[in-house]
Amino acid sequence: MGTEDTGTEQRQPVMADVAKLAGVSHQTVSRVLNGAPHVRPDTRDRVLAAIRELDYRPNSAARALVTRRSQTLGVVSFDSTLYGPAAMLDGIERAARSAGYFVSVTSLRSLDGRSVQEAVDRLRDQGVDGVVVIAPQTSAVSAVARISSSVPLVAVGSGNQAQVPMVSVGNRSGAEAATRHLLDLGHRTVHHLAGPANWLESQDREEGWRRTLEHAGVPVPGVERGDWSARSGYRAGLRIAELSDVTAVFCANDQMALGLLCALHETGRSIPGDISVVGFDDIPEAAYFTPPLTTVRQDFGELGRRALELLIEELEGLAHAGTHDFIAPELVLRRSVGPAVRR
Amino acid sequence: MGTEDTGTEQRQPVMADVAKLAGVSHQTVSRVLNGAPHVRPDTRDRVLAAIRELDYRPNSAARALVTRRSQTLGVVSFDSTLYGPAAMLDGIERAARSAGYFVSVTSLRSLDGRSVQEAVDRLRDQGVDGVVVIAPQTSAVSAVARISSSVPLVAVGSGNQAQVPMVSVGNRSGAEAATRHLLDLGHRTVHHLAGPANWLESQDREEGWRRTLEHAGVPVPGVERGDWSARSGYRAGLRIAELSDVTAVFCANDQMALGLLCALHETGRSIPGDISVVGFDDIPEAAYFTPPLTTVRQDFGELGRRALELLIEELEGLAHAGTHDFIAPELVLRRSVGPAVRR
DNA sequence: GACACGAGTGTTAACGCTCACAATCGAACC
DNA sequence: GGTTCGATTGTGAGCGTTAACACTCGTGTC
Repeated sequence: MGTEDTGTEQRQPVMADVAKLAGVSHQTVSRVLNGAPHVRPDTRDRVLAAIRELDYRPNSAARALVTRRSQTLGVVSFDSTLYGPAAMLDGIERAARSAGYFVSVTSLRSLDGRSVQEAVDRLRDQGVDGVVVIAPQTSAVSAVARISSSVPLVAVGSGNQAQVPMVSVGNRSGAEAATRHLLDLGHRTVHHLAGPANWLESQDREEGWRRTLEHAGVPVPGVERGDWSARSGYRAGLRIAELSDVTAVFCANDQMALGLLCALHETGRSIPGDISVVGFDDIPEAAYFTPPLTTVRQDFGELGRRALELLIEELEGLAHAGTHDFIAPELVLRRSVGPAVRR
Repeated sequence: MGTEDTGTEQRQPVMADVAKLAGVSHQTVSRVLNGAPHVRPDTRDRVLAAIRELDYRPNSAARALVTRRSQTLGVVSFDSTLYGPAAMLDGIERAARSAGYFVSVTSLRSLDGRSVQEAVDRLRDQGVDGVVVIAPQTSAVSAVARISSSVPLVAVGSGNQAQVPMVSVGNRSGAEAATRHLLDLGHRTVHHLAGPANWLESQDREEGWRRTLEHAGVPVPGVERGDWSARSGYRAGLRIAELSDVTAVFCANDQMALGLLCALHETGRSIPGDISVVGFDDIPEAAYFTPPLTTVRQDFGELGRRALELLIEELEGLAHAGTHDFIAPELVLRRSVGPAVRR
C-alpha cells in the first residue's frame, strides 16, 4: 500500500504510463500526440503502440488548463424546439465537429438582453473558446454588442448593427421576391402576417414586403402579427377572413402560414382560388400542406455552417468586427399561389 | 519586463489575486467559492468583495483537472432537426442547467452502432460526466449496451433491453389507444403507416396496433412503411389511395400523417368522411392540419427531463442498470377522425 | 581534429485549482 | 491554571498536460 499500486486498482493511464511503457519521456509522448516534428518514426511507432495497448486517453482538462483552449464552442439558442434554430444548431454542430470542436448549448427561455448576457457568461465561465448566438431579437443583439469584448462571438440572424460579426439570410430580399411574385400575378395588393415585433427577422421581412408594395405604388394594408406559431397564424387567419378584399397573404414563416390555411379553410375560402398564401422558411413539411405552400427557402444548415466558419476565423485572429455575411434565400413555387381573380 | 507585470498586461485574475486582495489564503477563497463551512462571515464578505472587485471567474479547467468532474453532460442525438429529438434536447438542456450541468451535443448522421460508439467516445474524451443517448434504433441500443461500462449513460427512446437505464414513452399503449379508438368508431379494421423498421419506436407502435387488431379479432392489413418524413407519408398515401377498402389509417408520426393527408386530398378523398387518420407525437402544428389531426401526445420535454434525472441519480451512485421509466402518452381527439361509413 | 549545427530527446517549471493536513486561537472544562 | 476541543485559517502537495530550455549525438566544414 501507500505509493505502490495494488494492481487491482484500475487507475486511468496517464501520459507517464505511456512514456514508461514506450521507454521514452512523457514529453515525447506529448510530441507524438500533437504531431510535433523531429520524432523518429520508430519512436513514434513505439509510442503509438503503447497508447493503443493501454487505451490511453489524453485528459482534456489538463490540456485545457495549460493551453487555455477548451476546444469547445458555445451556442446560445432561443427556442431550439422551433425548426429554424434546431436546424441551425445542427449545422453548427456538424461544422464544429469537423473543425475539431465540441459544442455546448444553452437555450434561452426569455428573450431579454439579460438572459443573453447570463447565457454567454455561463458559457464563458465554462471556458468555451467562442460563442455563436442564435437569438435574433433586437434586445438580444444590442446585449450581444455589449458583451462581445469578453469572448469571441458571432451572431446569426439578422439586423443591420454590425458591431458583431454576423451571418444572416437575406430576409428583405426574400420578402421582396415573395411579394413581387404575388403582385406579378395580378393581385391588387398583398397582406402580411408578420412575426413578433421585436425580432429582427420579422422587421426585415416586413420591411421587404412594405418596400415592394410602395415601389409598386399599391396600397399598403395594415399588418397582422403572430408569434411564429401555427396557433397564432390560425388566430390571425380568422381576423383576415373577416376582411373582404384580401386576395393574397405573405406570412413571415411557414408555421403561421399553416395556421392561416387552417383558418381560411374553416371559413370556407379556397386556396389559391380565393386567396393566395406564401410562407417563409420552407420547412420540410411545407410541401405537404393543403395545398402545398409556396414559400421562401432558407438554408438553415448553411447558415449554421457559415456562422461557425466566421467564428473560427475570428478565433484564429483574422478579426473583423464588421463582417456581415448574407445567404440568399430562394422562392419556391407551389400550389398555394394563383393569379388574382379580377372582378 | 521579465517576471514583473507591466500593468498594462491584463492577465485574468486567479484565486491567488483574490486571496491577496482579501488578505486571506487561496484556500479560504476556495472555501467561500464552494460553500464550505467554518468560514467566518466577515471573512466571507471580504472575499466576496474581492471577487466582485476583480471580476474573478474560477477556471473550470483547473477545477475539472483536480476534481475529475467537468460538470458537463453529453447528449448524443440522431437528427436534432426532427421535432422529437429537438424537443427532448431542449428538455434535457433545461434540466441539466438547473442541476448545474452544461450540455455538450453531438448529432449523428448515420444510425449504425459504430457511429454511436464514436460519438460516446468523443464525448468521453472531452471528459463529460455522463451521457444521454437519444437514438432509438435497435442497432444503437445494442451498441449502447456494450459501451455503458465506460461512462454513466442513459438511453431515451424505447425498447425492452434493459441493460441500460432508460426512459421512454408508452409507445405500445399509445398505439393501442389510437387503434382501439378507431375500431370503437365502427371501422372494420385499421391500416398502419409505420416508421423505419429498425427504430424501436416504430416497432413498438406497430406492435401496439397489431395487438389491438388481433385482440379485436379483425383482419390485420399489410403495413405501409415510411421514414418519418412527410414526403414518405405522401408516397405511402398514394399507395394507400389505390386500395379500395381503407377507412382508417394510424400513422406512426404526425409528419407522415401530414403527407398522407396531402396525398389523400389529391386523390379526392374526404377526411374524415372517406378515411379517418390518426398520428403520433402531437407536434405543435398537428392541431392546424387540414383537418386538425387526432394524434397521440408525447411529452418530449418531460421525457428529456426524466432522462436527465435518471442520469444524475446514476452519477450520484444510486446505480440501477435495470431502471426503465415510462411516460404515459395521451390520445388527443381532433377532426381527422370520424365514424365509419357503413355500406 | 576542433567546431558548428540540427535532429532527436529529456528535464523542469508552470497552468489554477482542491485536498489533506497542520497550525492557531479562544472558550469551556475540571 | 492547564488541558481539551472545535472553529477558523494556512501550507504544501499534487491533478496531467504543454512550453521552454537543456542536453546528446552524429554529420559536415575548414
